[in-house]
Amino acid sequence: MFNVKAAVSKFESVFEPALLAELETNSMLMTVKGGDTMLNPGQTIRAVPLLLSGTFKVSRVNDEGQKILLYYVKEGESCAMTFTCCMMSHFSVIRGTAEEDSELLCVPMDVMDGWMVKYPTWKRFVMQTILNRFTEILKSIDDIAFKKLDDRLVNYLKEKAKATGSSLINLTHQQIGDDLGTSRVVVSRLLKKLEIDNKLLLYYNQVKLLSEL
Amino acid sequence: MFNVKAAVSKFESVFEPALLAELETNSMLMTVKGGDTMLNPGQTIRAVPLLLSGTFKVSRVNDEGQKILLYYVKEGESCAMTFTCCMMSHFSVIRGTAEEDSELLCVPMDVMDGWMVKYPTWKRFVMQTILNRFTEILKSIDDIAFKKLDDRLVNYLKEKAKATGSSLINLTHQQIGDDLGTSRVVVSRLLKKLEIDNKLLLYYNQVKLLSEL
DNA sequence: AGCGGTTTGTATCTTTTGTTACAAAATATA
DNA sequence: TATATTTTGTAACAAAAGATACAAACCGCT
Repeated sequence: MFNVKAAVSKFESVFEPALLAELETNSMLMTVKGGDTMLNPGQTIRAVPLLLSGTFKVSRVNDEGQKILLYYVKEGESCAMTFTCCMMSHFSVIRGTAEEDSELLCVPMDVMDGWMVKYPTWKRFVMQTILNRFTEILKSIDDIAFKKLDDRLVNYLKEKAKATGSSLINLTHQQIGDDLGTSRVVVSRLLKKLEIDNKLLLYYNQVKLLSEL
Repeated sequence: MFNVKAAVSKFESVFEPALLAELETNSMLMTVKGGDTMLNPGQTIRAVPLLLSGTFKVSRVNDEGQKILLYYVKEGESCAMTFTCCMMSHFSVIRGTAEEDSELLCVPMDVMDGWMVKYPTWKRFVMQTILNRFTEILKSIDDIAFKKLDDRLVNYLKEKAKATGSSLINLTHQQIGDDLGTSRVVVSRLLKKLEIDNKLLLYYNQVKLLSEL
């Protein structure tokens, strides 16, 4: 549990002192429970979040309600799309959901706009965030366009394991299918094949990754 | 054919006077022939292009050499990825090819960085460009992940027709396949089906879109 | 232990896309 | 005009993924 001062100090190595001071007076601490959706497509954005702890999942939801995982936002990071939407007062084009209980520092957009001009470290942070996301989204496109589902599934599981720091993953096949943009049956089928190949073990609500994976 | 003065005047309604003046003294006029590739993945970027005439095609090329069309850059626009890479002195993650003969105004990165701070209209332009590309890339993801190839092909053809202003499209099936990330045979098959359905006509090197499409 | 809801396993069938191979048509070039 | 090259058409087959349906296993709860 953070207070604002402690929260701001997390960014000591990234932001210049004057900016840290402004951050302390202008930002708002927030806690979110795992599973809560903070942001939906179409919603307008009034503040930008800096993630202090936990993980956020950013996914694309199209007009037909189909969804696919884009990327995770981790501790010390922020969301590139929120930045850009916020700065252009544009509604959101993505969904942001807390994966685990998370804490975030929210910076109102009107303050933030001036920071781009006043603080080089803020500008750098914003541009780096955007660059990172562009890079990750392009990697997603590579995968979706050219990789087969079994590969994507393996990548997904590995990514998940790295994110949670555990080889035991708590997800139903349905949830995995949602993230990959496919059906539960397909996921079950592929997971079973991986189990037969000794790459993992399947339990109720859980997947245990083995070293062979 | 532009001189720098005339070129800069194209942006009169977008940029403030002082910025237009700087643009005039600091930018470089360039012409590129249709088909020429200006930028490849891995290459470092020293200048940002503002497109004066023509069209650029931006595509993703992954490590295995597979490629897929991301978006077009049109007159008066610029490339979001180039902005961000440039500002963070990061190598390119995309390929940029001139679709037709094009003219561009190149702004060296060292000048450009200061403009973010000095000129609100530049900052706005940059953020708007980034937002537009994010939006388009997400649309691409929707398509690639959830649409079937025949739909994607139709969209592609329509887009192409709109870009060139003509319903007669000069492309081989192979080229179309490259842009969509699939094989020539598949494209031929789908095109033939569309022809049978009276949606278009097929010629050597050409596709004529009909109103039914 | 029994019940109801959720999750998983699996079979079957269909559709979509990819692959290979070869011939025919169109064009370019000598 | 003759020949080479490029482009297109198509068949036949394989692989991948989606859809439907139903049973079995698991869990939480009483």
